[in-house]
Amino acid sequence: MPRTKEQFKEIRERTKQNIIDAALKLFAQRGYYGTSIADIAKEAGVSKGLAYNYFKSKNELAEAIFSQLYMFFDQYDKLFVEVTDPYELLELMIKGTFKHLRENEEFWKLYTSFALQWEVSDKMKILFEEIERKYLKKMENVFKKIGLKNPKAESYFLGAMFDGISIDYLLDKDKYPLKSVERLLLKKYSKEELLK
Amino acid sequence: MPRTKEQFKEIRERTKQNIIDAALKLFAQRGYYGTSIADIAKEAGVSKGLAYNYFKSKNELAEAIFSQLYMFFDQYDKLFVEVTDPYELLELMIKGTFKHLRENEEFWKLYTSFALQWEVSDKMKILFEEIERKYLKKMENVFKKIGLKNPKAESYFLGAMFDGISIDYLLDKDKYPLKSVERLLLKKYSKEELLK
Amino acid sequence: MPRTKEQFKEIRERTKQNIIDAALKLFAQRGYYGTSIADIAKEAGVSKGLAYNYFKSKNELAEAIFSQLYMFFDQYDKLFVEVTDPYELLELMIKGTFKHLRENEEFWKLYTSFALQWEVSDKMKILFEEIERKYLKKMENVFKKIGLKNPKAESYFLGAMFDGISIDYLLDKDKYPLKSVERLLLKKYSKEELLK
Amino acid sequence: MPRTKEQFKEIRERTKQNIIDAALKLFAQRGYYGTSIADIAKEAGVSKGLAYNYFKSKNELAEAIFSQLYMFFDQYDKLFVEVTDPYELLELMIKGTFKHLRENEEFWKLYTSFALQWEVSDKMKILFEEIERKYLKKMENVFKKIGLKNPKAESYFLGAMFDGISIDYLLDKDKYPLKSVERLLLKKYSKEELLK
DNA sequence: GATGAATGAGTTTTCATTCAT
DNA sequence: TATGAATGAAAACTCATTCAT
Repeated sequence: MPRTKEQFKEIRERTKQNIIDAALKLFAQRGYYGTSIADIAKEAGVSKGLAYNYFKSKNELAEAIFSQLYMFFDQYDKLFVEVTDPYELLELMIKGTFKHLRENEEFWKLYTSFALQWEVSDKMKILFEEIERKYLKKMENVFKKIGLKNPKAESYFLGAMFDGISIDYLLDKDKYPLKSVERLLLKKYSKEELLK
Repeated sequence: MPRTKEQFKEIRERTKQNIIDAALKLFAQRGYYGTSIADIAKEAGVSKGLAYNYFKSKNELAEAIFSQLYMFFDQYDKLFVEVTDPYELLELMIKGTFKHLRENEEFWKLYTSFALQWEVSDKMKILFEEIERKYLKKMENVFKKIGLKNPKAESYFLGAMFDGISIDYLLDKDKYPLKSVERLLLKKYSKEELLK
Repeated sequence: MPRTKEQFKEIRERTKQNIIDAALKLFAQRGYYGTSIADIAKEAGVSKGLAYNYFKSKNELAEAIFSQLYMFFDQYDKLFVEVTDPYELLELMIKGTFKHLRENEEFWKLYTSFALQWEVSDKMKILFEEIERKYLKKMENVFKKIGLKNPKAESYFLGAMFDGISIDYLLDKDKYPLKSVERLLLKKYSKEELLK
Repeated sequence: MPRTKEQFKEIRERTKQNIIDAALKLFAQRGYYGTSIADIAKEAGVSKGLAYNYFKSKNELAEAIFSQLYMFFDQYDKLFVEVTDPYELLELMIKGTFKHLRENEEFWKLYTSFALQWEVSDKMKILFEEIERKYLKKMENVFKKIGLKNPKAESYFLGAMFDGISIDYLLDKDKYPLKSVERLLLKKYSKEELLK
């Protein structure tokens, strides 16, 4: 009995995701340039040829991964829609970011590494800037609502905070006092503190 | 008649620095992997062979550059050695960092890119961690003097701040409101604010 | 439809042997250092890249060849097992060695050249010593059986004989009186002579 | 006071020998291809440029060394010119060869290695063959005098003996029973044995 | 769709040799 | 004469990508 179209499609999807997962893992571990297509294919349990069947080039594979990383941020959008209290929103964002950072180290390692390796792909750079811009804008609105003096600078400020903490943490996970930094951040962005 | 030892030494030093400068520029522009020794040699106006006369490998060249970057921090250190007032010290550090960031974009771009490309060299990773540790310690002492509740977390916090701002700025220099972020940071770490 | 595992294996083996043969020929002709991977690839009718697909380095290729040469000696083992009469054994060994020398000049040229170029590979040196040791031991036993005074020295003696003759012959094949040297050797190691 | 011509000449000779000695040592240790001109110059305590002042190329330097090795055989020759008794001559030659082998390992190592690395220089090959021929001739005469059946084959035989023993000894000096092999050889070529 | 052999352009690296001083 | 910086050509090696099956 031949497989139905659906089945074929599903197999394709699974294999593709397989390759992406393998690539994500290895890129995060050894960096983009330190990982060969052969490595990825082996890790994914497919042939090199098949990998090229799904992705036109190594670069395109990286972009596909980045797009997936990119999609992660969509969940934040919901937050911004559903939560109206700016203080609560801030708290949720901070907690959410730290939680995700802790639970998806590989994701973040790759994300920051891609963001910094601007020479890999212009497309990524653009996506990255888009994310930044979008969230900076939203946070700016939050700070405006709260009534801070310089909401734009404040948003860049909090963004830098997140980026800096992620990077520092990922560079030396064992020694980083992530918990107490999180607590401090929550305190600094708590209602009481902000209203002082 | 051969040149004197001094003359040879001078030639060596000039040429070496020449190559380092070329490499720094190109690495910052195109990344470590995106830059070949041939590119560097051409930029420096020397032959490929000569580059290898000075650096045993591409990797060692990168490490030499990183060591120079590293040395900057040592000198930076000394600037503040006589300042005892913690508030003043904080102000100087913040201003100094922003000033340097603005004036040495290439330097910072490379520094962060190396720091993130941990697969290039273990040696760099170690140096990088050393720098971080030193600065964190110094900042922790400042915050202790000031009497903040959690000086350690505060130091990691400010460190992340610096790292995050640098990165975000370097990723999109034209749009980044560096000046107003600097002002905000100075305000947040001013005596009045800290004593609240 | 992809080839079967068997097909791939066969292709691999054929190509590998192809490369080994080309390398053996060129190494014997021009020496290890006088032969480049490009030369070998061209001789084998494959690309440089493919050579590296089969052998991690030029050195490893040389070792693979040496291992194959090394296997040649296994045939002698049979001789030692099957032939019990020591005089007959000696005769067979001498005849066998001369025959092989005549018929596989390339093999021996390479073998001796590798044995002497100890700087190429420690692994080869070890293999070479292993061969020597093994046969010296076996010959020692033969001479013991015959009842010679100093079987150990006699075995080193005959070994040196073989090595010396091979080398001298290979250095100047046209002029070397290989046939009459063989006859003389056979006579010296004949029953009558040994029993005198 | 300027140096006299004689002095200059002497300095030149000394420096040249210096370089030759350094090269001989390193070639013997690491092989011809494993030794760079830079290595040799450093070992000799001169500059690379100066080495080229004395030898037009690396190859020519090797040939100069080989010529010196070659000259040794000439002098060796003269030692026996007055000995007319063939049995005594044989004994002296054997003893002399073993003595020299023991006392000048480096010399022999290089000599055999050069002899085998025929790709380095045709000139060396010619010299080498000349040496061989001469010795073979001399030994042939000795065996003729003694009245052996096949003096030519006997001479090639003893020549192979010497070559084989040297090589085997040099490949594994520590384990080689050089002394007892020498004794055996002396016995085999003693008057009593030869007259049997 | 699937495989992995094969390619080739590009990269790092080496080193004998030259040359300005 | 003497130096060692500088060259350049050739070598080893890598790997993304293609292709026959």
